Amino acid sequence: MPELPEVETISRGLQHGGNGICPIVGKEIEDVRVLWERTLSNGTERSLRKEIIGQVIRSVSRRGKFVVVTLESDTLLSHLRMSGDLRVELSHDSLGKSIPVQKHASLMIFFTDDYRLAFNDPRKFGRAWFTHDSQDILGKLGPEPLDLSLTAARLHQMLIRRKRQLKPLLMDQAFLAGLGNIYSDEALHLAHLHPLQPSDRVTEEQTIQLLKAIRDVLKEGIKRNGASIDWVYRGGEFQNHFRVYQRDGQPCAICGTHIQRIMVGQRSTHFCPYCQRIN
DNA sequence: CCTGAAACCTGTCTGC
DNA sequence: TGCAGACAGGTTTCAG
Repeated sequence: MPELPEVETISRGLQHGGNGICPIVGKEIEDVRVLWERTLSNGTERSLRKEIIGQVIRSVSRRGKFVVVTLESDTLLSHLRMSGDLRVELSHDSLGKSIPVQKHASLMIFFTDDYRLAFNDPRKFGRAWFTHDSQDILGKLGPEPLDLSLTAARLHQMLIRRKRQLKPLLMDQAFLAGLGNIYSDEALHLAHLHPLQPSDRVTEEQTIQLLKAIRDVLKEGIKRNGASIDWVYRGGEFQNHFRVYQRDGQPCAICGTHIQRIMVGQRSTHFCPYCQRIN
């Protein structure tokens, strides 16, 4: 899925506009359709319609990889998983003819001003929840990596009280919210840490470097509007600045050693065997 | 507690 | 050209 920077880009677009997205704040919900039933994790299309039709969008934000849409008395959460996307589009063309939804649309929210929010998702892994208390779901997440209340000292404590392979631990959303396969590989390379390094043997000094690396790659990703890879293009261009991700066989920019690709926790993992070594 | 495998899905690309 | 297999930005669940 989109990881933190991609979700941040989408949520900023829905909140303020930009990156080709029309903001939805202030729009009133006129109707809702669920086109792929499993997309709605709780409730049914019927209960969803009964609850949210008539409500106005108050704000859009992000927590971890969740897009948080705050309504007047409910919250709509969406998780794009591997291939989900959110688009704002018109329901009718200039001649008043209705515009068909995309082939892989799984959830549609129609507004009173003829715009609609489309949740498109070819692989159908994406999910949406609608709830009175978003903490039911968001409360299970670990800290936000860009939140300055997360200090290196705290992260170090979190790391050493576990004994896990570093990369899968960083991707564990209950441990830290927002990192996925791309940004964890990139951050570990920047921090000169091996993806299989046992977490309880990461030193304080290495943790300082790791936290800085995580923040640097996330901020760079956000600055470039995220990454657009495969056939899911969202307008980002961070894919042109990967240091290790999908660069196996190519030279490391720091030392020239060939980038290696291994499987870790069923995910392909890219690293420099010279720069990134286990303690 | 930790690790790995399978499941949920469709689309794209590679190699025979 | 066709077809099998691998692989893809994620998460959950289960077995060992």
